[in-house]
This record gives sequence, structure tokens and C-alpha cells, in this order.
Amino acid sequence: MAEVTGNSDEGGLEAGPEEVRLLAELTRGAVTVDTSEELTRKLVRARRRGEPLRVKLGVDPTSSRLHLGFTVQLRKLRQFQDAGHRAVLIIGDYTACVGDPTGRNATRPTLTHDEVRRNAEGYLQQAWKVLDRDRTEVVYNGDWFSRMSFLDVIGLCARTTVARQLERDDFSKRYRAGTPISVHEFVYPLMQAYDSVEVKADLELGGTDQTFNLLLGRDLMRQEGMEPQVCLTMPLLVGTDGVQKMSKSYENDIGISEPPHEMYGKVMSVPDAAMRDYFVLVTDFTLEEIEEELARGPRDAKASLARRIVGMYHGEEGAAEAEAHFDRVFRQREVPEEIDELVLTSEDLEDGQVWVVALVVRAGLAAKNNEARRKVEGGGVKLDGDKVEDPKARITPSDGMVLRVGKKGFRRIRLDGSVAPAAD
RNA sequence: GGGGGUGUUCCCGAGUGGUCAAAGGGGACAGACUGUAAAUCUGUUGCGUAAUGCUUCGGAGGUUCGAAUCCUCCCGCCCCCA
Repeated sequence: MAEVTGNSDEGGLEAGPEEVRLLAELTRGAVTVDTSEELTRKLVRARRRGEPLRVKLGVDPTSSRLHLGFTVQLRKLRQFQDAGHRAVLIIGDYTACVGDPTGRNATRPTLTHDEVRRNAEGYLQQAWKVLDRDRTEVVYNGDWFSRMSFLDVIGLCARTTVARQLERDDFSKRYRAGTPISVHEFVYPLMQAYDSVEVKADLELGGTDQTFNLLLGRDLMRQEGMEPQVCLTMPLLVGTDGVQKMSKSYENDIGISEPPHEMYGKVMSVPDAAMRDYFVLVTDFTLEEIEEELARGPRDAKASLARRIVGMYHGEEGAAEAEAHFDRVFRQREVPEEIDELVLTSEDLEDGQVWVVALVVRAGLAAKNNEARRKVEGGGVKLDGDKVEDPKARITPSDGMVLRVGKKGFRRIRLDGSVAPAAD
């Protein structure tokens, strides 16, 4: 929880009970607030003058998929909106081209500007599931960066030092390990910091990994003679592996636009130890409710978590269906209600038969024959519930037969008109 | 500009003339078990209806009966000195 330090009455602005309450609410879940005094002062002033605070969140649309990890910041931003403040969502169309080096052990692959703009559209569509669109100002940082001259860029670079950058853990590790650090990676934090100057941010939100970038924003604003922004950092949500932060590149993410049963299953695959973080960071459960849920035991608590999360993005009904599907397929090991069909034509058959391995590949449940063969040998392939153990087996498919590969892969076999009903 | 390193299968990382499709770990997939796609344990993990088969070890040539391993050139990356 955030360390909330004493209030300040500097400038004759005294914090009333309203600010005390707001401060506690708005900093809930935060790891650090630099600084609480400044935030209090800003909140008081906002109330006095009736001017909402400008709360900045920068996102680099490196992908058009928005996952639960991002919603930690988005939800915090939403909280500020609900308290009457203005969300300034910066789409880092330029910064995404540079690539944030934070936490990386290698240079990020860079994207083209077009790819980024395209991603941004899909990204925003999903962001509106969390944010209040009417109170959000969307800006692209390419608007100002594209107008800067090379001299302007040099000037920006002069605002910080190499030594300061190298103090960062990720850079110093890479430097010591002998992995490359490109010069443009030093520029990234400066760009993010400069965004704050451009949008006159009162506060910037970010994950704890963004601390360096956020604090540099304060420096830059001060250098510009502006009131520095308050920096509020949120914990990073771990991915489905329960170890690394959620990220598409680690393939441990849960996208908020994924189909309900996929989402439900992924939440259920989160290790028990990470459950509390999920409850706290991405759901509306109150802290008391969370304790109650956890007390019900890991399986039930996780099911409840999964239902809530799916419900937030797919509605109650979608969540209920996802849960029913999960219970049926994974708890009772039964065939799901709805299965994709695999239509076989006479071209797939030889004397009315198919080689199992070929069938599995044809169904798209294995990429290569070898993979399919291994699954058969490992006992993972079943036809109408009967295990097929011989990888050389040829089987006679019938209409409506169910092919199962592993725990998750199902196909209902359909024979199209070109296949004569089995004569033998 | 000078000197020294390094590039391996999805990733990390061993290998230094045949016994190498290549140790080990991670990941992934499958199985058992179960409380779930948790945890734990087991197996598999280049392609191939499998054959003394085919294609891999940055790229192109070469030496050799035989190379990931040796040589030449090229490309990428890292370090030190200047």
C-alpha cells in the first residue's frame, strides 16, 4: 500500500476531510506516490478552483491487444475520472517506434509508424471498456515529436546524463553482461518525460517499472519552470505463469477481448499464489470481500475470480457460459456443448478410411505429422472416447464422430455429400 | 585504427573431426494424479506413414572416407586499447 505522508497546508490551501478521503481512495493499491503532499495540495486546489487535475497515462500501442496487465493503470485512471478529474491518454505513436527499454534484456524490435497507428485504433476500442470516454483526452505524441528539429532533439538529450541513465538496473545489467544498448534507448525516457511537459500533467500513472521515466518527467517539468507532476506507480500484474509480468511477448497475457471461455480458462491457469494480486488489481472486489473469497479455498476462489473478470468484459451471461464450459470439459472431462466441425470429403478418405495422424493434422490439432504422431503415441488422441494408441492406425470416420486431442482439442467429424455412406 | 572474443536446434546454453539430430535448463505439448488449464510426478520436443532416409549448428566456399567441430573469405554482435 502507498505510504501516505502528512498533509501540507502550504499556500493557505488546507486539506479538508474530502481531500483526506480522496487521497486514501486514489492512492489505494499504489506502490509509491511522489509525493503525497503534492497530490494533496493539487487536490485541494482543484476543488477550490473547480479545475480538474490532468492525469496522464502513456501507452505505446506495440500491439492492438489490450491485456489485463494494462487494465491496472486504466482502472486507476478511471478512478480519477470518477473523482471528477481529466484523463489524458497519450498514444505513444512516436515512442512506440523507439521502444521502451524498461526491464528489457535486449533492444526491442521497432515498429513502423503505420503499424503503430493501426494498433492504436484497436487499442482505444478496448480501452473504452474501462475508461469514461467523455472525460478522456486522447493525444498522440507524434503531434509534437514530428515537429521537432534535430537541434530540438539534441537540446532534449542535453537534459540528462549518461551516468544517470546507467544507474538504472536494467541498463547497468545489460552493460555488464555485454548486451547492446542502443543510443536511441537513452532517448525513450526523455520522450516520455517530455510528453508530461506538453500535456501539462498534474499527475502521471505508471507501473513500478516506469518509475525512472516518470521521475524524469518531474525533472523536465521543473527545468521548464512548471509545477512538477506527481508520480503514482502501480504494481505490475504477473502473467499466467505467475512469475513474469504480464506481457504479450512473454506469452503469459490474458487479453480483454479474448473469447469468454478462453479468458476463463486462462484465469484458472494462474498459479494459486498469484490470485490475491489478481483480485486486488483487476477486480472490483473490496478488500474484505477478497479475504472472504480466498477463505473459500483456492479452487472456488479462483473460479469466482475468473467469473468476475470474464463478467467485466463479456457480461454475466458470458461468464456463466464460460464457467459451465470449463466445468464440463475440465472438471468432468466431458465433451463440450459446442464443438468446431471438421468436414471430410472423399479426397480425405481412402477406401473410406483415414490415417489417424493425417486426421489430427487435417483437424488443425497438430502442425506436423510428427507432432500428431507423438500425441497418438502419448495417448492424447481419442475418437468417441476411445484412445487411439497405434500411430499407424487407419480409422473409418462416421458422421458425428468426436475427435479429441489432449484436454482442449475437440472436433466433430462431418462427412460431406461426396462421401458415400460406408458400404462395408 | 589496433588487439581479443563470439554467432548452436523455440529461448538460454554445452559440444571442439566420427559413437551428434547434437548434453543440461527453460518453454511448449501429452500422460498420471488432482482442487482448475494450480501444484507435483512421468514422457515427448528438426522433418519424414520410419528407411543403413532427408535437412539443421551466422553465410559462401575448401580440406577430409567423414565437419557443428579444421582452413579461407564474408556478415552480425561483444570487450579492451587508441
